[in-house]
Amino acid sequence: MAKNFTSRKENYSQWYNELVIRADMAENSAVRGCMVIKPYGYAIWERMQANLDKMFKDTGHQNAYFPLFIPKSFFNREAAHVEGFAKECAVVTHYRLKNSKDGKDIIVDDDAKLEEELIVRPTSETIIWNTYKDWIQSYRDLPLLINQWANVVRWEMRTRLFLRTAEFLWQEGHTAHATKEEAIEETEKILHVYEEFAEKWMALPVLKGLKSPNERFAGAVETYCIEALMQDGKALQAGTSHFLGQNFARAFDVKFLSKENKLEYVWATSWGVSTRLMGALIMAHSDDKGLVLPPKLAPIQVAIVPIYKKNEQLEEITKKILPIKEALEKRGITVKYDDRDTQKPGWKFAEYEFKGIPVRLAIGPRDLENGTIEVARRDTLEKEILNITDIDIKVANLLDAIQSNLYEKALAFREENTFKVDTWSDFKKQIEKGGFILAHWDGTEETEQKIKEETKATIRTIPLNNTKEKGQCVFSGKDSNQRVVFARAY
RNA sequence: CGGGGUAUAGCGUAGUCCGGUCAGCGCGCCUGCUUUGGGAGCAGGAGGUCGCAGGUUCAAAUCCUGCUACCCCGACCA
Repeated sequence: MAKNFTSRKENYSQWYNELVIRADMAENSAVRGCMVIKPYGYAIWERMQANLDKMFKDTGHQNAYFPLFIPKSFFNREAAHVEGFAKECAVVTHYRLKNSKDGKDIIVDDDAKLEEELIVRPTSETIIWNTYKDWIQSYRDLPLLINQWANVVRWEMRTRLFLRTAEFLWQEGHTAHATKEEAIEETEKILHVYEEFAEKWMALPVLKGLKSPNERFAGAVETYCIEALMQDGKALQAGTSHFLGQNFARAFDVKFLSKENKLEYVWATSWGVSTRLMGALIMAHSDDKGLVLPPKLAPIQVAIVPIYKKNEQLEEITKKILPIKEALEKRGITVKYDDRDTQKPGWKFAEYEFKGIPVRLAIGPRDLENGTIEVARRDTLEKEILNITDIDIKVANLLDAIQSNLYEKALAFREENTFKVDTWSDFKKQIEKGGFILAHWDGTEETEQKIKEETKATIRTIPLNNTKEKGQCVFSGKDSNQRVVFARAY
């Protein structure tokens, strides 16, 4: 058992906070609400980035980079959009510092006031659409499929490492299309990319669906999302894809000449996932012994620990291990051979366990004699002694097995914690216990708002391809033709 | 941003009510020897302007004021 580590049952949010720090993923910085992502945490993020980036490129997108700063005037072009972000924007007002009169301090130089304030981007729609205006003239310029990897700032009052920080890293895709249908198709295509990434790489099952008007992105016509269930029964929005209609095209006057020689506004989408995925990854699989990582995203997939008394023994073990390490690496597996003499084997075991390394191999004098090796898997904590022959194949298979086991486990958890509820009293009871609640909703914002006020639960998503069934709204009793997904959320 | 709590060595903490050998303990760190199949043992050692800034007092970790950060609850938010 990990020493002095809060269990999930004791205090879930403390468990999460301690885990992030102790697994060496991130820490709070000197700047309020902003985190330092440490090398181990960043390595996981880099793996996410690399895979997502490939998926974006495979679907025809290109990367570009737009400025961190956005002129204030851009913001009030799209009314809903301003309203959505105005309250959490950092604003740059000056461009120079100077020494104070007594020379003891550095102060803002009042003479260096910006004519127009700059907003640190909370998202980039405005600067990007202002730019697209010049890039798009003809239907031949469409579709325009751009993604950028960037940091954004949203001045949050209450922050938590990875889940909600004032500055975070993300990717934001911004595309322009000639037709509404094509833009919607793009929005859904990206949603599918997100779903595939979550399920295949993060081993995280997600619900795909639409947001209710209350939860929709400011400026979007329709917001699609993938929604995951965490181990404490709370929902977490893992990614969003927005159909923006012609809202930004109108606001920034982005028109193109169609084949029919008609001047038309373009149709837009935007979509993003952020370092919040790190929080989802952590909370989906980890346990009371620390982090559990799916092999496909683990920076180190296999750790090898030698057990020895004398230096000659270590040399012997190393001779045995290096070919194994090479064979594993040939299969694309990342391996760390930990031959440090400064830590003892038991210490290393505990360390790799806490950091969620999927597979640990240990080899000592007994194994040398018997031609065996100890194989331990992080997800189930099982250990077995295997014959060393073809160990690379066995480990590769084990990594695959761990990857799918984590997914299956998370899926089973979600299924066990998804409930159909038909009465208001059952709804209130169930929401206290957590999980996804499938209930009828009359489709009005008022009802959603009231449910939120009384239970803190929101509509997480209206699933795509939802089963249609007649019923009565769980709150108002009015007619409804489908169930939607309610939960308390991060 | 409102309410509550916390801040003492790298980490975790005792001491704060009742000012005066109170700056102590555990882990970690350094040196040496013995150890090494689940967080090693012994011996020696280094490390702290008690969050920051003021104030009260002969004397402040301890009392007062302000500030900052973190945690919990709420509001806001994706």
